[in-house]
Amino acid sequence: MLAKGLIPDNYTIPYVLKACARSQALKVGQQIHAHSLKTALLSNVYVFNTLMRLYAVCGLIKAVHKLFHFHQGPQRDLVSWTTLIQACVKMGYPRDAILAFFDMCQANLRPDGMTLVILLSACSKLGDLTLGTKIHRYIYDNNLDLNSDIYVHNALIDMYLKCGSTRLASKVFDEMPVKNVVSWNSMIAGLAQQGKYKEALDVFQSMQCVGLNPDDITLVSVLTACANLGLLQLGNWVHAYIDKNRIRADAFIGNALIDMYAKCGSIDLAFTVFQGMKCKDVYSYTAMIVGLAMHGEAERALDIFSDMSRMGIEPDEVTFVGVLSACSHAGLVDEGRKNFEDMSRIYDLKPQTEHYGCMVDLFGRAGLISEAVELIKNMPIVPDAFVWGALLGACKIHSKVELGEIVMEELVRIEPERDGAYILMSNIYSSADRWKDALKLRKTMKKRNMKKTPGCSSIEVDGEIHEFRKGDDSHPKSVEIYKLLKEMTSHLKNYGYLLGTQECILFQ
DNA sequence: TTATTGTGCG
Repeated sequence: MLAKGLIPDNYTIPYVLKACARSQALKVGQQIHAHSLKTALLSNVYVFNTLMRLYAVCGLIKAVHKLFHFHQGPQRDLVSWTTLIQACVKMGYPRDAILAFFDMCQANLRPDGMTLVILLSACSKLGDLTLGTKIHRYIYDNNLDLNSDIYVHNALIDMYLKCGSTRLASKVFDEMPVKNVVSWNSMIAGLAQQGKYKEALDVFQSMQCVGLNPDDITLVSVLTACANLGLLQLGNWVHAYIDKNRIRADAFIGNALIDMYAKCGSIDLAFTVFQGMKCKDVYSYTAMIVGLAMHGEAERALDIFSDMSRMGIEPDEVTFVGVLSACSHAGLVDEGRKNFEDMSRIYDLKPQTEHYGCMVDLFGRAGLISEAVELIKNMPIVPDAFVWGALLGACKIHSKVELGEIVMEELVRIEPERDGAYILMSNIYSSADRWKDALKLRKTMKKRNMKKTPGCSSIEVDGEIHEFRKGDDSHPKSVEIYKLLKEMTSHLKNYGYLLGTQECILFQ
């Protein structure tokens, strides 16, 4: 059209810009922008909005702001504002999105369903329950049109769960007149992200009871729940379901499968999925590295890490948690030290407390206590409970009573309500034969009304989850189970296995 | 012309 010397008009341009946004053809958009400056095109609000949208999808947040605030454009309408707010959220500036919304109200415009959905997603990202609740009230007071109802309700469910209120999310969910797959997904994903895996699976079961089929997004969350509960059978079922029903098996599904198999003990199946994936991303590599590290296969984990850089995939902070914990468990001190240094030197990633925790753990296990202490002293960020906890663990292994006492005080100061530091310290006293001190500490705990969190484990047999706690006799077969445990213990003792203070939990 | 849900962490 341009080659024929024809000038596109107000009606043509938005379509072209929309196509540009779909294919991220920024160059064409910029040409149109330049052309519009010479003509009066940008005074058309459609042209203005679609151009803003193009910049937004191309990630040019500054260009969006510039166009919106400084261009002598048309009267900006609700869509212009909504596009601006959406751009802020998508680029990771939810606070700016909320501020833009206040500006919009100042300009006497009222939000519609779409604006509210985007605002609620900004609240989700901020974890701001107060603001989210205010928006909910606004929706309630203004009786929004029913067409956007399901979207708004779904966004409310997501907001409440991400802001930590399962109760309010469930209330919205239960009272919704019509639910779609996104409503169910929002519930299941939100619960799983809160670590409420069992509840997430209960919702998944209800979803199937009402006859709604799960999609790929549902199954990613279900796999996360399986991974963290160790439900290999359900995980296997999901994998078969994906194959049988031709569920879109993208990177999300592949990554969730790797994690599920690894956490459920099938590291070989995790590796098979990993190898079969055409498009591996940073999540795929990280899940595989973390999985191998958990299984004590540090060398293989480090091999995968090398493959990763060979394939040109940039590791991130989480990848390094996996790499460093692999080194730590395998006692690869030099390898760990090197990777810790490479993190900032090569990859420009600032070590976080997690990484310092791994390094303290690495030095501590290897008996390099003074190096661990030096590292903490020179930390540019404030050490948290994980870092101190790793050092206290090292004190336990190497019977460092005096240092342990100092570290325990730090831990109690940071998290006074938790019992872990007391328990670990009392075990340090016990293993140093200082029973009186151990007893004194237990008494302090009692005085402060702290109870020891009972040791807990669970297994899945024929799809049913069996939970066990220390001293628990609620299981129908508990008499037989304890009898078997006793037999196993005596067999182990015959092989020279001695129970440490930490390991008695199940057998007391 | 604008919208909601998903993967890896000691």
